[in-house]
Amino acid sequence: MSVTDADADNTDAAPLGCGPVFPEHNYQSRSLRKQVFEHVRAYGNAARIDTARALSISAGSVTGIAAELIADGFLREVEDVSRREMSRGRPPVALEVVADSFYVIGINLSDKTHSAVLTDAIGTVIAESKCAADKQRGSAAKIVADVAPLVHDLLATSGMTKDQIAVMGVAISGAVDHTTGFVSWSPQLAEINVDLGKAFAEVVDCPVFVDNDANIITLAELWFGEGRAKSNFAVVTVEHGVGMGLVLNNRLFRGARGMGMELGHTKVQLDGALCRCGQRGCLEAYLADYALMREAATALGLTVNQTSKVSLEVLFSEAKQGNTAAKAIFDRAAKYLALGLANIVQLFDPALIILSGERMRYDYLYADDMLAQVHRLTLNPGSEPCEIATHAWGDLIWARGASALALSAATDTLVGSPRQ
Amino acid sequence: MSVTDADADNTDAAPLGCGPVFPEHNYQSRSLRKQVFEHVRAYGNAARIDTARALSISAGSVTGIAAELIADGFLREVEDVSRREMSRGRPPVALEVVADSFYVIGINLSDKTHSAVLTDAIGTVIAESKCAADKQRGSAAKIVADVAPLVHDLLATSGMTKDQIAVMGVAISGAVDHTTGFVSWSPQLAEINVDLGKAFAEVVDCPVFVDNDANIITLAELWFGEGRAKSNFAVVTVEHGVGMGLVLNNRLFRGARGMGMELGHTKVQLDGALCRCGQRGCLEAYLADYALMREAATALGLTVNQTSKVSLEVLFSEAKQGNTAAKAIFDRAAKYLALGLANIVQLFDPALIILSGERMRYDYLYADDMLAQVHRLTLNPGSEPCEIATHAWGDLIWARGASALALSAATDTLVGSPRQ
DNA sequence: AAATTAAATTTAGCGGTTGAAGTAAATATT
DNA sequence: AATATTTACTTCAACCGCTAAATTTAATTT
Repeated sequence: MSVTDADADNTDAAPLGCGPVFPEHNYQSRSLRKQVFEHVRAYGNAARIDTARALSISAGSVTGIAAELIADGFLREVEDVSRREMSRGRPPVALEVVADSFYVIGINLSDKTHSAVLTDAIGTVIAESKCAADKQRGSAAKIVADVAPLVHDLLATSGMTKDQIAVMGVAISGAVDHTTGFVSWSPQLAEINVDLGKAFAEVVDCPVFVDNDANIITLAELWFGEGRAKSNFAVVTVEHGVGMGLVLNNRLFRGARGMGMELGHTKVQLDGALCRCGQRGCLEAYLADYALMREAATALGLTVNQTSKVSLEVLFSEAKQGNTAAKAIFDRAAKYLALGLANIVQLFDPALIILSGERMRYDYLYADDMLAQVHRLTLNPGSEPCEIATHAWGDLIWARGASALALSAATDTLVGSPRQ
Repeated sequence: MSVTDADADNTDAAPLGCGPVFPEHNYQSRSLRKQVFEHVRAYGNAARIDTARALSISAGSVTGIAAELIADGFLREVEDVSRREMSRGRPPVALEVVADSFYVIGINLSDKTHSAVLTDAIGTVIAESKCAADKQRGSAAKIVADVAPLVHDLLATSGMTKDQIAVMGVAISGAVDHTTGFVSWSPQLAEINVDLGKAFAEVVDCPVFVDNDANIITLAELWFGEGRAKSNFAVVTVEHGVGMGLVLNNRLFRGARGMGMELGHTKVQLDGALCRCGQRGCLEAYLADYALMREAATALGLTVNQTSKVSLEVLFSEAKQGNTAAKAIFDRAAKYLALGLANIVQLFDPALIILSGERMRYDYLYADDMLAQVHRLTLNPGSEPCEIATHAWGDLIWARGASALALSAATDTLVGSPRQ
């Protein structure tokens, strides 16, 4: 009998470093070179012998590969560091990723603010920059023109030149084909079927990768967040819409045909609330900003004209202060959120669901009560019950997620191939 | 909507043979030996050169590997066969799997009938056997005792001995850990946490693999059905419960923690109909046998005491004959089925959903109207809209699925390793 | 019969990896 | 202080899986 997949979920805390932490035994045939690099990166630093044992490869291989990676400037030996408890024998020499071996840029496009970060090879943010975004849909050309100054700003601040940037990652909401960089539809874009990757390629002299916001925030959790130490988990974000990302075997899963998973438009009610997609009963129609706001207008006599942001704040504080109608709005939203999360648990059985994004401070929605409802709606916890964590990031998280997309692409091209 | 009947054939572009059809370029590093074998099996027969081209490997490799596999008795050259249109040059020599190189047994446990099939290495059923099952939960020991005669019957009928059986596969509904053969819960078993694999290992002298019914029927579609030619598709079965299986990259996906996907207990209504799991609003509570029957009692004055099967038939014919109440029952079920399928499309975006099982002849549920509802409930079909097929198998399908589980395990152990 | 075409086989060689032997650098023992 | 012991790292021959190219085989065409 084969005792192979599905079992190993590294439940322990995430090690130093950044990037997904792969379990001991790695089934996919990634080249050893890349595996060694990724192991060192994931653990911050690691001795050759530890790397060999973790990857179940021979010490000789690690020596050779490490020498190659050092020669190529991607790794270096750590000078000293406090070593683990002194034992006999030759002390191990730790390796670490050379932080400035390459740099990447991550960009987030939204309807409020475009933001950009420049990070080094280990994900440290070197520079950041933002600008206000057009409220309405704009052309891709306009957006590229708006964002170009941000890139120049990043370069200026960090004293870097275009050619030091290995890859750029771009996050945008909508339907994105990450393999091609084609955006077939986005709430931010006036056009449909835009080759956004190509459009942005004019700003920098490097490959550009594009993905949608749900995948991007999932990558952020996988690279920098709580998901790093888990082999599989789901990420749910509630903002203008309801997004979802799923990590299986330390890898972002983008659905059968690579276009991501539309949790927001799963139906939770026959003939339910009207969704902006034109249908009824979508989860989004009970949770998203606009779903709360249109009821707020009724309940509090506010006009929907006020900007969504300000009004949501008002609604929230009203609920906090005991306004029954306002509270009822959040209560119903919480109920449906619990239902949506329970459905994820039933279908995927992840070890962890992370509620992530900027909106997580509306703790009315994300309170213990809601979590309890999820577990009440979930069937027999065959294994451990699904852990649910909320993660309120700063507003740079999307851009950082985009930089993670860029980092993984850069790793593939730079480190993956034996020289170049 | 294509309704193929019985275990007939694979209408689509699926080639001869059985087993998943892997796309040209295969990323997973399965040993070439196994890849060659699986290619020949999938296509019924294939010349060395065609195999080499399909797998993007050198002709020399195929020659060597084929020689090995022939020496080991797993492949042989096809004597003549009508070759493709005569062309110049040395004619290709087709290879085929030696059907009697090994045999497997597949067993299905249910609350009505236990069934068993013995198939050869290319999935042809050599012998079959059935017996009545206990209506109530029984002990694992009792079930094994009931099923042991079936196995002996298979061996007697086919004139085979225990040691010719390479692997046995067992299908049972409930929560099964396929890696260990542990059944943590099943509607058929009186005990919980039963090592069913071990229990059945006493009946035969070979490894035993166990999986739940939803996964088993998905394997049946992947090996013998319409799914063979698709890289990813979903299978939904409606019987006592609502089951779901998902194939991603030609491989059965069993959820993040390997315990399968509980579509039947995803919630489609807050505080909805009562489910036998004790919660409200589960999809199953609108679709399963018992869900229809409890309404039938109200609508038609039937008692629930009658066996589920007979009553459902009555209910169905009543609906067919224009009984409004009966029709209303099927109508609502169809609505919720459409909703459930739409949710699958939103989350996984499979190219194909197969509605599979014995119940598919209630075409009231599976009519074009229902399919139209699915598409109405589905958002922007970014790619091709999801095809939905219904597949009414004979009652042996579950046992055949179990044999597919056994076949793939046998392939791994026998063919996967270079000799043994 | 000779030329042509295509499939199958043979074989030299290459690259990634291991295993074992050898070297280096520390602590423990005497 | 000298030696033994332990552990990490390095070196290198050997191996395995695979490929590319040359060769052989078996058919058709001329």
